[in-house]
Amino acid sequence: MRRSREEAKETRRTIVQAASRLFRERGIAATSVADVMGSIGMTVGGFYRHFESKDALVAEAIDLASKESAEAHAAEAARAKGSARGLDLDAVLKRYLSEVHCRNPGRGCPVAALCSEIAHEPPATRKAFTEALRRLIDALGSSLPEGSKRRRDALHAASSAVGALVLARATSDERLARDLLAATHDELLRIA
Amino acid sequence: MRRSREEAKETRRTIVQAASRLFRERGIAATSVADVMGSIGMTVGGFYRHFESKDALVAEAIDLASKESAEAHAAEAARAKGSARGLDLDAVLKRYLSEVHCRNPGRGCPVAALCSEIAHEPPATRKAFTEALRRLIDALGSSLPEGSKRRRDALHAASSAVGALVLARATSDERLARDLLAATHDELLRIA
DNA sequence: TGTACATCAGTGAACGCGCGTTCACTGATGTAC
DNA sequence: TGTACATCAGTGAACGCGCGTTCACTGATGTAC
Repeated sequence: MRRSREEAKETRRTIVQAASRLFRERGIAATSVADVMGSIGMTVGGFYRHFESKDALVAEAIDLASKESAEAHAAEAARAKGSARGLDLDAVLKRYLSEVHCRNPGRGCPVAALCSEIAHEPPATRKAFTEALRRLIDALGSSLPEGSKRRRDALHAASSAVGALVLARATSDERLARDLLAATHDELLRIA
Repeated sequence: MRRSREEAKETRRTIVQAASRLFRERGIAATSVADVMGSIGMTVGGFYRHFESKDALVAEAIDLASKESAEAHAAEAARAKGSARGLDLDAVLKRYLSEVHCRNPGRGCPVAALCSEIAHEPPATRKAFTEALRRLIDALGSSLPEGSKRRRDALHAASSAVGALVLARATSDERLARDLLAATHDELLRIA
């Protein structure tokens, strides 16, 4: 039964949102198109009215996750505008390297959730990922002191933060996971 | 046709070696048992004479890759024993964050190659990964100055190095890849 | 040391299963007059 | 504004395919006497 154009657009949005969560939670390869459609109470067939392929959905899902993260960060920064130098690094790192973020990849940073899987994806997906990475670097950079070292520090901070989060999620030793997050938080603060 | 016990053990070793390379190159999910067996000129059926399941192979493959990396690092350290403070961090980082390592995941660090995929693997695989991560942290730690900060620095160095390498491999922007590796190299040296 | 037989490493086809994608179909929506 | 028809969002079954695993089979190896 046909739906109105508006309803269809809403369906499309819902698919991307669900995919964005599931890909981050379970990985791209481990999430099927049927999983995504099933999670929003629909059947697989309808999927191809909205997307050319699973790959196309993956790229859009990464894009949405990244933009949502960037917007949340921007909102946080706007709220902290009153203070001396905008949103301080401590607050940003506390959130990024938190146990909550570590335990909820589905609502967290797509760069950390998908990083090692991305190397095996087609170019369009890698491009969307690269844009997401750029946004993460910019977000971290905006909390660092201005100067010639700023970009270098931002690149390193992104590497550290992503690395710590990914390794904390991967390890089966909870103590080691906590230590990785804490050590990286402390060390990055010390640098800035 | 039956082979001698010695030949069989050799076959087993060859399977683990091939798997260890392929899993790091293409990822675990994207590498089939048939791929592994085919790469050493054998058929799938024989696989189950040696391993209970693909998962069992994955754990052993990670273990082998990690131990080979640790041995290579130990050999390098032994060679540099004459110098002031053993193998210096600069040499270790230059190799880990090199373009060669970045371009050849199949012969490189299993922690960096598999990190975000590991979160979705069964406990035995995650345990093997955790041991590999510990070896990496120890290797980096042994090139850091002694003192109360040593463990914290080693944890952070591991996060940074793995993060930089993984992101450099994931991004489709070669310039950004180089910058991530260089920034992390410089910053980690500055700390120590 | 030689012989008869059990073992088992490796082959190659088959198993059931879930994947991404396609397709005939349904019926509400959108359009043309 | 009302009617007739084309469109197309979503359904659910089917497609071919590759996956991990199993199995009957082969024939060289290992063992027992």
